Amino acid sequence: MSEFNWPNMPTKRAARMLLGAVLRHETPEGICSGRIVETEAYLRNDPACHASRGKTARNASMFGPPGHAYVYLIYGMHHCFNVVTAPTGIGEAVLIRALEPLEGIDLMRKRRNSWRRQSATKHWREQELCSGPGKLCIAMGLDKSLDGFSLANSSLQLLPPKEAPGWNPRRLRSLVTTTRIGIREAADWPLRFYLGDSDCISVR
DNA sequence: CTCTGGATTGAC
DNA sequence: TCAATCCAGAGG
Repeated sequence: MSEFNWPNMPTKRAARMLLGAVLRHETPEGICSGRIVETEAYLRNDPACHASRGKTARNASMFGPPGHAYVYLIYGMHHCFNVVTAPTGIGEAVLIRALEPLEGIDLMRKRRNSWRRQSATKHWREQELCSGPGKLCIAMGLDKSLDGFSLANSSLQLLPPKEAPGWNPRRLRSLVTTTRIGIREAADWPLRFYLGDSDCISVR
């Protein structure tokens, strides 16, 4: 995570720099990892940001040290995973919206299947295992127990693009900037970023 | 306390 | 188009 100097990096730029980075999670079930291909920035003074109305029990980790996780439950059933960015005391973060699976693809399929109510197993194409913020949390085994967790020196790791195997920096030429998904306020702010050459994006 | 709605997903 | 399913946050 050495490449990321969170306190000195504006969150909007951090959201772009996270494209190509690899998120890796070790659990007793096994190891899963994936390359980040879609992000959204959530800023101070941003009405769509959970932290915009001050510190509360839910968003406390957003105000904590950068380089940690902010994980919360949405719609009563899905988790969303964020990387905390701004210095301690300022509530900003980057939502991770999609990954390209790298390690533990069978475990991802198993988790996606066991999460479903239906008994019949479905065969997931690799591209759809982590193509959304809720999906990637299921596939990677991420939940609220990781809220506030450090992304360095732990079972949860974030490898910068340069340190991640198989990264081709030319992919950044396909970078697309759009408005964020699923929010009502500040709906026209261009704070969503994705690699247009990826087939794992949540929404085109 | 009660009530409302959400940074989603997948089935209908 | 809509239900599933929980809980933070707001209001009384």
